[in-house]
This record gives sequence, structure tokens and C-alpha cells, in this order.
Amino acid sequence: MSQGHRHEEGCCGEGSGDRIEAAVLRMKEKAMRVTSPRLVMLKVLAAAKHPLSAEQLHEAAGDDKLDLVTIYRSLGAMDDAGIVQRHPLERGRSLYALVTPGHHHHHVICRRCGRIDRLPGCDTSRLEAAARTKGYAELTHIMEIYGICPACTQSNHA
Amino acid sequence: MSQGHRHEEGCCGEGSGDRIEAAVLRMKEKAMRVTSPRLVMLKVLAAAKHPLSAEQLHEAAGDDKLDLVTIYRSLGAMDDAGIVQRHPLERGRSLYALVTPGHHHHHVICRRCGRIDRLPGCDTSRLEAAARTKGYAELTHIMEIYGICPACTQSNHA
DNA sequence: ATGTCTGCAAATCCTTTGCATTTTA
DNA sequence: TAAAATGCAAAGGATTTGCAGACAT
Repeated sequence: MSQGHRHEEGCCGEGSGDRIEAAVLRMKEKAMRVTSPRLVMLKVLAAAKHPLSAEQLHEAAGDDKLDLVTIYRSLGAMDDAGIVQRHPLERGRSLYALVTPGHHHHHVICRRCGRIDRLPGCDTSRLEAAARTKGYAELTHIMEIYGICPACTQSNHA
Repeated sequence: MSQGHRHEEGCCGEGSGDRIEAAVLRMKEKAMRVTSPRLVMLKVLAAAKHPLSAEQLHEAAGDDKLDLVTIYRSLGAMDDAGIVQRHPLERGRSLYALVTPGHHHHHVICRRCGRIDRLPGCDTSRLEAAARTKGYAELTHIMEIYGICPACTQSNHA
């Protein structure tokens, strides 16, 4: 089911308290209600060192404290509000991370163990400009790099 | 179910006969069997002006001539063999296109009507280099740009 | 001949929807 | 107290798996 997701270095966390406050502020701006399930979610997300799946968030929150459905719905609302960034990936799964404005970035994901590492920056501006030229508006993008991580390359049970 | 996918300009087709031959050749190299369902799939893919979903491929092939499951399985095998490129996208769907070596590219997808346009080139080399630096090997990536196409921007039934 | 594909049915996975109830603002 | 969020049960859609029979090499 849930894969390894081991992690060596920091990835998405940047300092949690402020980020939660910022998220709450944004929720209020958007007329969203600040409920305890959502606060729990924010806490977990702020503490996460890499993007989390709804399922992982569910487990991290205590599994029976929050309904998975609530997580999906709130994640959706937070995505719309720009509070979390959704990373759709292969096989229909998505991962979610707290947005830190000015820290847009992407990840490498190990195809074998699920480990995730952060990569600096993002080079989509040229492509988005091209899309704009074609008349497209409200552009967003998804991008993930896949590979085999060092550890899995070693222990070559392929 | 299946969205619009209108299309103005060429996207993935480059000349079909040779591409099919090349694909067949590659299948033989990979010790894959060249079956009639697969040939039908190649024909449809080679004629397609943009990436197709398994479902669309199924319809285009005559719906009852090929089993959807066969399409999924062959698409998977062809993806592994590098014969088709898989474009995983939001909401768990994937699109597939015949690979034309040296023509790697991505697309803009209209969030509203599903229209797809091709975008020139790809700027992931910097990120892939960063991933390689972290010890990742066998790198691949997914990337799609989403937006609202000109037509949908006009007829604003949002 | 033999290992690979195919088709059919059924399963699986992640995610979404419906609805009555609780909660927030 | 009105609008929004929650929890539970159930649906949904895309993709996958099991298995026996058919097919390419």
C-alpha cells in the first residue's frame, strides 16, 4: 500500500508556525471555515518533510480522528484556495504540500521505494508563455521527475 | 465521459507508415509479439493528431474489435518498450502517444473542454540534472500544462 | 511446442457523491 | 440561524488482475 518515502534532507517544511498562521489567514480571506479537522491537517502538512497523500495525511492525523473523506474534501478546498499545492502523479494518485509563496518547486520520486526529494526551481515559464501565445489562460502545470534513487540502485532487486 | 478534444493544428502525427514500421521493429527487438490487436492500436495511434486515452483508442478501434483490457495491457508494454509515451494527467487518467524519437514534447490541456495543443520542446534538463546529482538514475518525467483555451474563455459558462 | 497475448469477469485503488447531522461565523 | 463542514455509507471511474483459451514465433 503505502510506500517507503524515506527522506534524508528537508523538502517542503520551512518553519511551521508561521505557515499555519498564513494558511489560516488565507482561509479566512476565502471565507472558508477554520475547523479543527482542518487545523489538524495544517499541522501535519506543516510538519511534513515532503508532499503527503490523502492516505498518509489520514494516518499521520491519527487515522480515526479525521475521516478520509473530510481530508479529500478539505484538501480540494485548500487546493482551490491556493493553500496547498497538489501534485498529481502516475497511477491516479496525488500528493499535497503546504504552499509557501515564492517557493514553487518540484520533486524527484523514486519509482521503486517512493522516496521523494525536492528539486530547486521550475523551468516551465517558456512553455507557459508558448501556451499563452496560443490563447490559453489561467495556466497551471504539473511536473514530476521519476527515477531510481541511490539506495534502490544499490540494492538492485529489479 | 470523453471530452471534446477538438484540434486545430497538427500535434502528434508526423507521417504514419514509417512510424508504424519503426514501432513494429522495436517490438521485435524487445521480443514482443506483433499481434493484430497491437497493429490496430499502432494504426490508430499513428493517425491520431493528439495523445489518446485508452478509452478513445478503444472507440477509435471499433469498440468491440479490441478488448479495453488488451489495450491497457499493450499500452503498458509499449510504454515500457518506449514505443508510446504515456502522459499521466489529473484525476487519474492517462493519454498515450506514439513516440517519435527526437520529437519529445508536451501539451497544454484545456481544463474545460479537454482540447489539447502541442507545445514545442521541453525544459526539464536542468531539473533532471539536479536529480542526477542527488543520485537518481533512469530519469523520466511527466509534465502537462493546464489552462482555459481561447474558445472556452469566450463562451464563459464558468 | 511454448511462451505470449487475448478476452471475459471480477477485483482494486483512489477519489467523489449523497445525505443527515454537527459546527462555525 | 444560515451557510459550510463533517462523517458515514455507497457510488464512481480508470486501471489492474486471474485464468482459460487462442496465437505468434
